[in-house]
Amino acid sequence: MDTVTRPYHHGDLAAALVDAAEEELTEKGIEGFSLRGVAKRAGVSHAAPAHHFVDMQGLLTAVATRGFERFVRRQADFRRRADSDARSQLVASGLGYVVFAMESPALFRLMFGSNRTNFKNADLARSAGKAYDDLVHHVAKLRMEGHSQHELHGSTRDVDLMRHVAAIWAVAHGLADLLVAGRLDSIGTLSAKLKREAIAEVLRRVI
Amino acid sequence: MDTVTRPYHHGDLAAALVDAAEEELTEKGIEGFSLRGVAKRAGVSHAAPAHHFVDMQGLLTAVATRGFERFVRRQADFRRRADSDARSQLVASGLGYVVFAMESPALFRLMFGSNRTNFKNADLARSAGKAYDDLVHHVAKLRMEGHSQHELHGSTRDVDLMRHVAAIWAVAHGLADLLVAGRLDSIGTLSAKLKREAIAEVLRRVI
DNA sequence: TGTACATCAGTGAACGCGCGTTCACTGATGTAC
DNA sequence: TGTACATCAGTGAACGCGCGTTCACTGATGTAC
Repeated sequence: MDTVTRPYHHGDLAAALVDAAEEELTEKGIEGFSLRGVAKRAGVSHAAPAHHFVDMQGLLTAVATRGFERFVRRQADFRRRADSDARSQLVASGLGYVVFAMESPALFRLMFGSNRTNFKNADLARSAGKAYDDLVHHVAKLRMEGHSQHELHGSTRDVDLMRHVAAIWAVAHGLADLLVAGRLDSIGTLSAKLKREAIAEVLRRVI
Repeated sequence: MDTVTRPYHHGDLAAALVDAAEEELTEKGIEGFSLRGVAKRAGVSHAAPAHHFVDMQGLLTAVATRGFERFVRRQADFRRRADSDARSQLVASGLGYVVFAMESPALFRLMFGSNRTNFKNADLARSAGKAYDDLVHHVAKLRMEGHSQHELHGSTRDVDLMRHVAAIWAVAHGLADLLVAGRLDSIGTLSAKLKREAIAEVLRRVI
C-alpha cells in the first residue's frame, strides 16, 4: 500500500472509523461527539461513514463492543497479578473495573450510562455479557470456597447469589462512576499508586 | 393576577424556568435538552431565559441544586420510617438514594454524571455538600455505636472513616446508576415493592 | 393624588453555526469471458 | 493475457434543521417629586 499518495480506497475504513470514534469520544466527550468530527479525524469525507455504519448509534455500538472487550481483558490483567484465592481474584477484578473507568472515562460512560448504543446488537450483547458472566463466575467461586457442602440449594440459592453479585458489582461500579465524575475527593485526589491501594482497600472491605 | 389574558410580565419566570427545565430533562434526557425547548414549555419567547440565567449551564445548575435538596429530603423520608439504630438509618438513607434515582433518572444523571452543571456555584456546592455531610454523619454514628471508647484516633481514624464512607456511598451509588441504566436485570425487573426489598437487602449485606 | 421618567421583563426577527443526510459523481477493484 | 463491465468505496456540493445568541423594540412596573 502506497503511504505517500493516499489511495482512493482506504483499505479498512470501518476499523479506522471505530478508532477515530474512540478518539473523538475521549476528546469531546459523549456530548460534543459528531459523525463529521469522526470522519475528519479518519481523514475521510464526512459522507464516507454511511457506507460502513447505518448511523451514529451503529458506530457507537461498535465502539462500545470493543470497549467491553478491553474492559474484560483489563480485569483479567489485574487478576493475573493477584493471589489465586477467590477473594483476591474478585478484588483484583474490581480494581480492574475501576482502573479501566479512570483510564477511559468517556468510553466507560458510553458503555454504562448512555442511550447512544444499541444493546440489542448481537456483538455488543455478547461482549457485555462476557463481562457479566466473568463477574458471576468469580462470585460463585468465592461462595464455593469454604462452603464445600452446599448449605442452600435451588432458587433460594440463586436469588442469594444474584444479591451477592449485585452487591459486589454495585461497589465496583459506584466507585468507578463517582471517581470518574470527580466526586469522592478523599480518594480521587490521591496519587495514582495510593489511589489504587485505597480502591482495593474499599473493595476488600465489602468483598 | 389575571389568569385569562396572560400578563406581559410573568411574575416568577425564574422559578417557572427551573420547573420547565426539569420537565424538559425528564422527557428529552440530558442529550436533547435545549434552552428553546424550556422556553417553549414555560410559554415564553426563547430569548426570555437570558434575563434570568446567563446560559444553559446556569439554568441546569439551578435544576441540580433543587435536585440535591429533594434528594436530601427523600433520604430523610426513608430514615423517618425506619428503626432508629444507626445501621437501619443508614440502610434507609441508601434506599432513599436509590429510589430517588429511579424516580428521577434524568435528574439523577444531571446531578452525578454530567459536565453541564457548575459545581463551583455556591448554591449547588452547598446543597450537594449537605447530602455528603448527611452521609458522613450517619456513617460516623454507625461507627460510634458499640464502640463507645474510641480505639483509633487522629488521622488514622479519619482515613478509615473516609474509606468506610466511600464503601457505603459506592454501593448505594452503584445500585442507583446500574438500575437507572437498565443493567442489573435481577433486581430491575422486579415489581416496585420487591425491588425496594431487594435493594434494602443488598444494602444491608454491605452496611 | 397625579405625572414624568427610569428600570425591568419579555418579544420576535435575524444571525451564523455545525449537524446528519442525500445525491449524482468518480476512482478503484474484482470478475467473467 | 487482455478487455469489458459490474460492483464497491469515497467525494463534495447541497439540503433543511434546530440550536444559542444578539439586538432593537415594547409593554409593565416602580419611584421621585
